[in-house]
Amino acid sequence: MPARKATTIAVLICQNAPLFETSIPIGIFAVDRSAAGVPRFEVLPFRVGQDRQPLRTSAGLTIETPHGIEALERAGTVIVPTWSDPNLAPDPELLNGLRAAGAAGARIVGLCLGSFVLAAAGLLDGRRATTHWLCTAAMAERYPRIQVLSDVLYVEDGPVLTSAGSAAGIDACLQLIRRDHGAGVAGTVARRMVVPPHRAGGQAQYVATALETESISGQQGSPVLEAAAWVLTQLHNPCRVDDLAARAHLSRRSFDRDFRKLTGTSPLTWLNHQRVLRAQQLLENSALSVDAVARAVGFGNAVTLRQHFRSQIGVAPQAYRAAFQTTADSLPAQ
DNA sequence: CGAAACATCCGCCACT
DNA sequence: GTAGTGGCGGATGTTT
Repeated sequence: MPARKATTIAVLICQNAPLFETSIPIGIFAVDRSAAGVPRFEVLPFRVGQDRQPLRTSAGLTIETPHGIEALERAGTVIVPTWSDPNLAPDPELLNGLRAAGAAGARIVGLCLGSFVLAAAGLLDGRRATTHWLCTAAMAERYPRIQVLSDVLYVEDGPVLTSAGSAAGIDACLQLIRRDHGAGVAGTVARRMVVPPHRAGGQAQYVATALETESISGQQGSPVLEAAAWVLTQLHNPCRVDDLAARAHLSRRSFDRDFRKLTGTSPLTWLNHQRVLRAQQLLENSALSVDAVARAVGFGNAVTLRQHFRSQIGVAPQAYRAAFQTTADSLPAQ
């Protein structure tokens, strides 16, 4: 079997698909931005079945598709950018292809209603996932083994990533780049596309909730989200969950319960996640020592940072810095 | 690495 | 009866 590279990306083009969602991964990965330091991706738009007629998309536009299902045999990343109808059962050939690619180590991505295709393939069983908010209830009902989150832009759980409706697919694709090539490269792509580089608050294998400080500051929103936004401005102090609960004027039990309901994670897991995320930024953009980074993001010492960094990112902080530190323009910590 | 101290968090249940 | 709250306990996770 040929080696699968994460930069080889198969994108499903399906009959009657909305054009916008279909085009998202193409617009992000199929444009050569190597002059700006972005890796080249090999994009394989593919279709299922023997028919080679052009596919119809929304507004009657048609698309020619160069590849068939065999694209799944060598892609390191497979993206199902959308699906025409959540009630339409996908072709077994497609489901088998996705399962085989997943079993062979490919990362599988479902954007918008594309999540339903991953769900039908069983790839989301026992995992957290999301889809367009109009359809989260339907997904949760039809697939009880999936933990469907409705308040996130995207969710990464192990080797699968799903995104919420339409434009959240952009955030999810940027997350793929951020994970493989660092926040700097993802930021470059985002700037070229004139979209926010990091609309979501988290990354790595847990939940990335839409906890942007500015979007939830002010008095509206739940006390849980306000406490979460507050702690992000205080990330350098060690802070216990009890402090967050007090800040939210909730009992500890209610805080824990509300937090999980809202974000799909526990408070400490989320907080450690945010700390690692900030540490990634500091490792990339500052010259602070690993110990100083640890303290700056609220871990007591470097040992604790290393533990969490390794378990979330998969490499040690120093190794991450060596791979992703930006060259000339080191910025001070904010 | 290991060990000990400490914190988290979720099922359970009583209570409003 | 249903819905929400919060204390308790202890398995599990975190920090030192």
